[in-house]
Amino acid sequence: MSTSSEDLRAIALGEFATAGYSATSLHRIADIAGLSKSSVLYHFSSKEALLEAAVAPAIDRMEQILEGLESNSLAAEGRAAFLVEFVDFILQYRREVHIFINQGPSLVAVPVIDRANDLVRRLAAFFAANTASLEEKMRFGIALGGAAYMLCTEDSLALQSAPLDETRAALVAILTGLLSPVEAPQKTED
Amino acid sequence: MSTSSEDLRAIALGEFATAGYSATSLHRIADIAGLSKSSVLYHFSSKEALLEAAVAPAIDRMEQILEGLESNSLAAEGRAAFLVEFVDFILQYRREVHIFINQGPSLVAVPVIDRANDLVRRLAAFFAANTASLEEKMRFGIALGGAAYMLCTEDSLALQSAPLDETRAALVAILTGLLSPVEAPQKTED
DNA sequence: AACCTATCTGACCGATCGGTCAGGCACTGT
DNA sequence: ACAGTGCCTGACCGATCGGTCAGATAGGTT
Repeated sequence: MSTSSEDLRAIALGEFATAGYSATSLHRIADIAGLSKSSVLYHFSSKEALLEAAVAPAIDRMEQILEGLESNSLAAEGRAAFLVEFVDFILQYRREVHIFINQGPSLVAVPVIDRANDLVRRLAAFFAANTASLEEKMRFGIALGGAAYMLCTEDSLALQSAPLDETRAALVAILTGLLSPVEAPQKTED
Repeated sequence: MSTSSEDLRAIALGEFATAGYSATSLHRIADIAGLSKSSVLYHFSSKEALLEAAVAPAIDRMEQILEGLESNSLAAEGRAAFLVEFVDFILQYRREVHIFINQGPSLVAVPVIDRANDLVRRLAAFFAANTASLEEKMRFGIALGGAAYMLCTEDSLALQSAPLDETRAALVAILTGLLSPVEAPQKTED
């Protein structure tokens, strides 16, 4: 409820995403917030709890999207709707997604990250089940990891300060091209 | 020259890529190698030196590719040749590239990583100079980050144990689709 | 024999890590 | 005035970090 907790959550989220979880000390988070390390541990009982608070909303939303995806049919329009939903998700929670994608494998044994890893695996399994092709699986991995990377590396690349709706439209177009079932593939042999 | 040095380099490369540089202790590297921490520091004067030894070959190769790209013209066939060259590079040095891409921003102040970050920026600037479109820049970022992610997360995704040449062909096809200049863009207003 | 070098090791160091604890301070209700 | 509560703090703890150092061992050279 207090502003400090929310401030700390936001600061931690940014630092965990940019510098990495294990490379970010509680002391550093406290300094940025203008508090002492003890105060951070007053609001969050441990560093793990702070990570959990930072990424939990994104995981909940992700789980919600995935359940809807798995329960519904996979008609072409359903797939397109999912894609827009997923783009909005990744835009809203870009830092959280960046944490899952880049630090998920290294943060096993952290329960909240294990949940995220399971979700990624479920999503991958879903796509793999519908496409046995190696290239399609690779397209999925590139779309997922690439979007997470690109949206959190705007500065280092040349694409800072673009209007959100333009970014959104472009991302939908790119991911559609990457993930849509290839109806007219480059190899039309038969 | 001794096998220990090369073993340590390989172990460190794997651990730095999967667990992260700051999350990997010298003790852990020594344990995997069956040596003591002191022995690791005998072969490499510091943890940073070990990181540098692990990724330097990839950086050298990357720099070589980039110089060739910047000096040559950018005709369509030149671009296609670069893409194949780049795919082979990223396949050979996938773990090193994964380190650059995912831990580059957090490992500033490490000279060898700064070199890598500069190379990524130069590559991004090169693509940005030839394409002012936001979507093209995003495509570049997704291709770069996505390939690095996908090639190092084969296990978590569903695409383990594919023949290398199949992976190579698919990656060339995907990146070609992502990076080839859109000759018939959706916005043809003028 | 003596010597040198390469490789490896345990003991040790200061710094920093995440986390605990007792208490200070301001405010509120009684 | 008093007690309770929310927020914050410095002092402190054990563990682990990267790194140093003085040797131990082995093999090769003379």
